[in-house]
Amino acid sequence: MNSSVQGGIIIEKNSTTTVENIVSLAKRRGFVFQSSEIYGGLNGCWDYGPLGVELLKNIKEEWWKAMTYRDDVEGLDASILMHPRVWEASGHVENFTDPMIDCKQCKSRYRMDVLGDSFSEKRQKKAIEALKNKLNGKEELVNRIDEVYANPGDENPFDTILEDKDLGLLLLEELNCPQCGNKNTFTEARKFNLMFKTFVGPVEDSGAVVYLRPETAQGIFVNFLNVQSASRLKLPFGIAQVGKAFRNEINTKNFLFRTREFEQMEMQFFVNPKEDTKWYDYWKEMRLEWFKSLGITPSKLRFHDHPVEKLAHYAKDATDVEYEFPFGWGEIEGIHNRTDYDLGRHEEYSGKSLKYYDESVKEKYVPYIIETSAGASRSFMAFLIDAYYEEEVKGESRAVLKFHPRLAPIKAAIFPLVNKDGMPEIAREIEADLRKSLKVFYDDKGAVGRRYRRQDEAGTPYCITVDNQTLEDKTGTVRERDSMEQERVAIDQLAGYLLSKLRNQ
RNA sequence: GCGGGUGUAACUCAGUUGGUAGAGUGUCAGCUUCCCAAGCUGAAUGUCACGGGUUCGAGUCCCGUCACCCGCUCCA
Repeated sequence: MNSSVQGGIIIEKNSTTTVENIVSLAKRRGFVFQSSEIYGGLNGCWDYGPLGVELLKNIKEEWWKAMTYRDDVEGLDASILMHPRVWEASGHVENFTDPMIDCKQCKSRYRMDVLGDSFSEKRQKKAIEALKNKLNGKEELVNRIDEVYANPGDENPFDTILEDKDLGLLLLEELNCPQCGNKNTFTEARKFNLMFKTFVGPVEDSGAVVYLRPETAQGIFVNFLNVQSASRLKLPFGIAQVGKAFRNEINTKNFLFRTREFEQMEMQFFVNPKEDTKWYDYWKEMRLEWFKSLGITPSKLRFHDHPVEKLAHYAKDATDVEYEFPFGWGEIEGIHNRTDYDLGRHEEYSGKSLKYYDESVKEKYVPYIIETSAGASRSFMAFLIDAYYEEEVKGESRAVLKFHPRLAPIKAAIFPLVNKDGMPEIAREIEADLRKSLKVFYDDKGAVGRRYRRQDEAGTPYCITVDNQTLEDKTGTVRERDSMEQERVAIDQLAGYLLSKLRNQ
């Protein structure tokens, strides 16, 4: 029996890595390829290769089990295309836009909807007067300005005029850049909705417009009562869904972090409004624990609570679970108290009641919603980066992906130590047996040490080797990835051995 | 969207004053091999990101486009 490598002999080298290194590893080993690569790629789009699709699938499966294998959460898979009114109710048609302007002089960039805040009331007034003078003779436009000021509504009338399609540009000409002070240096505002539009049916007219969903949440909200009644659920309960979402981002960035097509793992938990804080705190803790339980380095995880003044229009409380990526801390999951905003809006826009009759208190109310919204693609990137280590073993370097075994794309590899004496035949039998329940890989190419290292780089947690002793006592060695230590296990118990390891870790 | 950088084999990179491409690693085949990237022999793989231009001739010079990385901006 050969001695196994002892844990103490492994020296972890500097494991700081860069996005470029990860992109390179991801491509080389088949985790992620650039979309449409042979045509030069498509900005911000990526394809998951053979190992990547397994990792992603495992992440989603672990999430699904954690979130729906419980008695108070049910699953759902809603259509990507939904009635366009859904997005009016959700606020996306109105709010999901980013009108931006640049100063041509100093290159400062401003969001149109907050630009007005940069000017004092006095300056605003002056600019409006100048605009009116310039409009000399165009009664219709001057009247429009007066009307806006006469009936300001919720928004500052100055902002309303800035965003007016006829008046905005003219008003901009009267303003100085808040940064460099130059006048009339702004570019035209580029305003576009972040939702992808497409058309239902072959005729591309405005009546046929639908959107690719920018979040999966709305599919859950509109099915709230369907799920509740079909599954005979009482509050509090949740609905979970995994699926693609699309946002026409201005800039894509950082590999998988900001893309236009991405996958969400969302769960909306419906609660009595009086219990919202309790459940918000509960899910916050649960979700952080989930990432830790699957092996993410705890010191690279943190909450980022949103300050009250920065909360989205629908939220009462919000926090992000952040991971420390090579480019800095980035959100991998958001937990929000969405209050009764969404269901209330859908009641308003659909005309249908979405109230819940709570027998325990004998009253009807619109539930509050606690949302947990994780990015599957972002989690994928976090799990991949976090698992990557470069180590020194007996003076040789090895690259290893220390995935949690349940996330590992390949669960076990099977090797004949040498290609003779019937070892390949036995190894093939083991492979066939394990393949019934696990994603496994057979390799008889080259020296066994090289095969171990290849599997290390794919993140395979166990390697099974058929050796001389196997021929005598029908046992094989199981080599564990991280410690590189070996254990002898009877061939007919291998499947059970591996499955129990996967279940219990 | 702005500024900077990069783009040559699967990966990391060389490639001279312009003369139609190399290395290492990896991959594949064979030999050897009883446990951690061993050795030997052999092999395959490139529209030099894409499109124009200059030139007798462009990986190399010029223009445009695309993509990725870094910074800024942004992220209802």
